[in-house]
Amino acid sequence: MVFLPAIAPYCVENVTAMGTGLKAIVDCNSFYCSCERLFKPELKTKPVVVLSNNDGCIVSRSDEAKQAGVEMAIPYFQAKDLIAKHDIAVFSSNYTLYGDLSWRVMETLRMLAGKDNVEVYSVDEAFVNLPDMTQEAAANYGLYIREIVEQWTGISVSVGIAPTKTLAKAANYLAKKNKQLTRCVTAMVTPEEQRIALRSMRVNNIWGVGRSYADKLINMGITSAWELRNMSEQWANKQLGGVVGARLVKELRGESCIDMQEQLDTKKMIATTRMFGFPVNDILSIKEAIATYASLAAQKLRRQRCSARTISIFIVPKEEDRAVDFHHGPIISTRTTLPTATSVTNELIKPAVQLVEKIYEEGRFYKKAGVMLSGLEDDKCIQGNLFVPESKNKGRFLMDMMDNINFSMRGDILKFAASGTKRDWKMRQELRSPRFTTRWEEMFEVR
DNA sequence: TCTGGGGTCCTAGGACCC
DNA sequence: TCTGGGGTCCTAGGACCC
Repeated sequence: MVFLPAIAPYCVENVTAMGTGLKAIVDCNSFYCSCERLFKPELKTKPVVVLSNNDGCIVSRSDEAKQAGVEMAIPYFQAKDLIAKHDIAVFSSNYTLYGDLSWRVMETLRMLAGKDNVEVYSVDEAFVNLPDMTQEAAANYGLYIREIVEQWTGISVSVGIAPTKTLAKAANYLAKKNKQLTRCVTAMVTPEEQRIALRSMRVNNIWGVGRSYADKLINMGITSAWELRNMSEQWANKQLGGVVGARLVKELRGESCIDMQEQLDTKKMIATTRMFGFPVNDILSIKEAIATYASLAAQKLRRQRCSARTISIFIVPKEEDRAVDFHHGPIISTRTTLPTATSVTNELIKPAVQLVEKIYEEGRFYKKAGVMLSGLEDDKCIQGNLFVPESKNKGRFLMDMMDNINFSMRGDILKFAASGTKRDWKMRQELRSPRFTTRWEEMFEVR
């Protein structure tokens, strides 16, 4: 039994984001792998990887898998030899499980820091507002967060603490890079600490510097984070995409420009896109897929109590030419704007399926399709259209019923016929672990 | 043979208006 | 015959993130 230190001193009511105070980023270590291990303790010290949808790529690796030489985001089939050689445990992704554990981690952080001081940044990361403190106090607090989260949820995290989000991410990067030394926690509170840290960090590891900017910077002779920090704002504005670049440089200097976000749960765009399990060339399958994705997107839409005015669909042809870069093949898309915004599934399926006719080409094979909803409006204030009778949300009642049944069954028990019943095109997911925490029949058993 | 999915923000350029 | 300047809105596309 570990004694929990008092939380109160850190539970600050109103930490202003006015450049005062500190920011922590709390990041779960190899999150998906950690989730899988939680229910398979025998894997605790063994290499583990988790695959993306369709069992396509490797998206999470345990430290042991990294050491074995498995690279991030490479196709599964390319890693198969290495996986066999090192006896690596492989899982298909199980988003239901990860979502639930993510929620537990975030709740823990909210309890520690106060709910208004936590910004959930992704499924495995959150920013936390902290008051000003010394280098030493910050480092200690980081260790404290780490200990409590692990104790309460079983998930191990890394923590970076600094005056700005970008510096906090840098601190976190360094914490993860040398776990033995840092115990997964790094604070960069003073300018001196920041100087030492940024000098040791390559420019491509900075948050906000992706492939293309990294190449550009290195070509210009800017290789360390510290060198980038010392460039002028005007220069950054010109070279790194306008205001984004200027902001980046300021953040590296400790001037906070990226504010904490209020919980942004209403999305501006909702997408459902999938690779097919196998290349598909008949229009019927594509229509079924589009109808299915439209239903899923509509469901997400209703969950955030919004309606959509614009619906776009796209299909991606399977490239015959192997020279074409996999990620840069052509995407064929089209869109339509509805007379009024809606969240009723059949009102979205119909136009979506019609759009397929516009872009489908006979005889061609396709590998992926998707539906995107945009022009989202809050259900409370749908903009009317003079020439269309108000739908009075008649469909909405049916939708609520469907959502309720599907939710209580945890799946898509009820669906529209347009989605198809056989679904030959569905993605593969052969190695999924049980949904331990959300399905009674898949619960973890202890004998 | 087999290469994920879902987002955000920003900019440039065109259409249109007065 | 002459053909400005300033603004808004929309869209496409690039860059980034996890």
